[in-house]
Amino acid sequence: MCERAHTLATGLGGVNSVVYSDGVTTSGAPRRSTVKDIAAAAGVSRGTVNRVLNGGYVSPEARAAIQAAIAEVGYVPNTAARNLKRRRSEAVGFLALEPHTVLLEDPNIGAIMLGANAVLSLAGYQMVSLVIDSDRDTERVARYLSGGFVDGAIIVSARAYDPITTLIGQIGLPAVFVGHPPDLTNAIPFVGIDNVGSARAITQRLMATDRRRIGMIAPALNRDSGVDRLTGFREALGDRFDPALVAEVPHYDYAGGVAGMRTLLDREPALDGVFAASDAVAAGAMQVLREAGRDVPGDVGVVGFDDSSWADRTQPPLSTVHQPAREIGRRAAELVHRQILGDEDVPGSVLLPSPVVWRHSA
Amino acid sequence: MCERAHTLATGLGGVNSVVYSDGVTTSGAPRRSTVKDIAAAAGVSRGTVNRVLNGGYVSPEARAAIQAAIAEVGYVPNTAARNLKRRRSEAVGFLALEPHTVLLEDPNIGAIMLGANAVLSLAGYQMVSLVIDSDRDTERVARYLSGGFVDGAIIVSARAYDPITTLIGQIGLPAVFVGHPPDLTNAIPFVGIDNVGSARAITQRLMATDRRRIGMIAPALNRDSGVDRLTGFREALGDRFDPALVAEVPHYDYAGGVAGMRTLLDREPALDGVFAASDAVAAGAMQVLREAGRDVPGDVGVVGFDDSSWADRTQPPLSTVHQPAREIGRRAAELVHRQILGDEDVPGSVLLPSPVVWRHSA
DNA sequence: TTGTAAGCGTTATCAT
DNA sequence: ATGATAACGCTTACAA
Repeated sequence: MCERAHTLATGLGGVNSVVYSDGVTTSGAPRRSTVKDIAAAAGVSRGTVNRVLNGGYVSPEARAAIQAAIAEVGYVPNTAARNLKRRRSEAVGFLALEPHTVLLEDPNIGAIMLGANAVLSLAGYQMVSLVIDSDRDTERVARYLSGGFVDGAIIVSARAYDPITTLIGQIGLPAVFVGHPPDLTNAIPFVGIDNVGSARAITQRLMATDRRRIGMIAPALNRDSGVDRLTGFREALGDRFDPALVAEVPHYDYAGGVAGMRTLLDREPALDGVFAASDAVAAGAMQVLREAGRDVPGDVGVVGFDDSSWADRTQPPLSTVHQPAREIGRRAAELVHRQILGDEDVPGSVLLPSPVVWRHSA
Repeated sequence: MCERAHTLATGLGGVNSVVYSDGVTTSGAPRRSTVKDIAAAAGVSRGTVNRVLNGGYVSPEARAAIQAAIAEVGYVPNTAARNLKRRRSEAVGFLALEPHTVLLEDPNIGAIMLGANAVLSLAGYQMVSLVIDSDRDTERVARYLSGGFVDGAIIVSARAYDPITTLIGQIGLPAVFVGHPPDLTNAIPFVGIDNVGSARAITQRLMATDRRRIGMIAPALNRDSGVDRLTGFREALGDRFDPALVAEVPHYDYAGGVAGMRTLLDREPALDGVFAASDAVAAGAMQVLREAGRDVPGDVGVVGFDDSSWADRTQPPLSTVHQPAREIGRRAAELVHRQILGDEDVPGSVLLPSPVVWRHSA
């Protein structure tokens, strides 16, 4: 039995054919053994078992017997009971409050996650990431966070007045915001970069290449990062700033770049420079420019933001602002960890350097 | 106080300057209120409180008083206690056993996640994704899974003999594998596609465009999907199969495509067709071809696998095999859910259709 | 309809 | 060095 079922399907049949192989019987899991069981098996009390589990004085003989028993039955502690007693879970939640598309195509989020996980892991914490993709999710995640499943949380792309954001404040869960601090200044620290300064810097650099008509594709104006990047752009342009040359788009994604670039080209065919507020957006913009027969950087210079893996893969490679995503994740993790440990004075914010990296798209 | 600290940094300073703003004092969280508290506040017993929480007969007056009390103090149940009693967590774990790069740049994983989350969410389950990025992680996640934090697990890209894979089997946790079933056929179902058939089909299609020398970039030969795709390729080519024209690379990633394409071009400059076993790989390969001055599809036809967002964004758009990632996620979630519910005969495997989609790269 | 009490599996505080 | 025993906060019979 149990032939590999997938040799049966062709993969070509466009129809909705679904192949089921033979059933699998879910064997009712045998009851897990408890400290009590181990104690009985080793002929000692639960207290002693606990002492070998969590440190304490215990005689060599007893210890040996207990360890044997543990190995024998493959004992693994029940964390619900343990958490209940210890009043902590040794887990930290990670949530990215981003729309689908961004979540799927923004490599930065993954990098932040990996960075955060690295330091939490070292500290013995389990990082669990929760996706929020509907109101139902929001509610459930809120319960999850306040229910004691985690000792702290890292929240990426929080917006002010977001239900989760406010909840965290209310229940006093150790937390840190990444990237986009909410407008309301509350007791929750954040780590990020200087979006205004970086946007200003890269726009200035673009201006220095002698562009006459510079536009911006401005996504996510409902987030601090979005408005900050726009602010920096405006500051750099000064008198030359023309509101008609900023195309607002909803998200930091490829589709936003495509839409924004079309708008811009429409409004100002003589455009010769574009600041796209993320690399994914820039990639979309470059695609439109290519289709419109515009050469980059010959006819129009394009700069992005993030220095994510997109930047290396556009043609030509993108000039952009480097965002130290991995490090941001690490810092965020450190900050929650310190709060969990009860550190009284963790910094209210950490800003990391985000230098301009100049490649060939402008 | 609390000026926005980030107006201070320039974002340009290449040095390791880090700006800390004023500290934040972690307010010791006030004790959470319990069912007992609510009962006291409402002047009823805990049993009654529980009845309004979890359904049951309760008089209108009592109910009103209790609900008022709950709202008053913002009661939220302690899940550790609840799990301990109920012996379930209403959460399921999601793990992707992939290397960094793949995790970060493979949009399919995100899509699977979203699909799975959608159905789990509807069923009232919290999906938590766990990243495994080191041996330390493996061990901790193993404890997490066996400790009762989750009622089930979805495992993407499992390999046979992987510690997690075997653990899951041992502890009898309801689980399902996605994409790449382990070689050992055990009691854990999987959902995926027919890799052999699909690889064969797209290779045949490529052959039909009159290519003479067709090579393959073959990543992840330590996974079923990797060897299956290679098998399909070989089957399609039949007598014309030339082992010198398959370039093995470690991972399903862009870098793999770059490396593999270089190898292939090196070994056979007259190459005029390439099957890259994932879209990310194909994107890397096309980049190398472009740099080598080869036109796609003029000089060499390229096909990929996955139909991820990469496929739309290569230049020209990629001919590839459509993988219904979202649906795969949904099915996987259904399968764990059914197991958790105690369904005795869930299918041992589910294979979804994966049609070839023909665009312009071949 | 409501209250009481036992118990989930740990950990921690006592005596011993 | 070890053994009882009392919580942790919730659910759930069962009794009232």
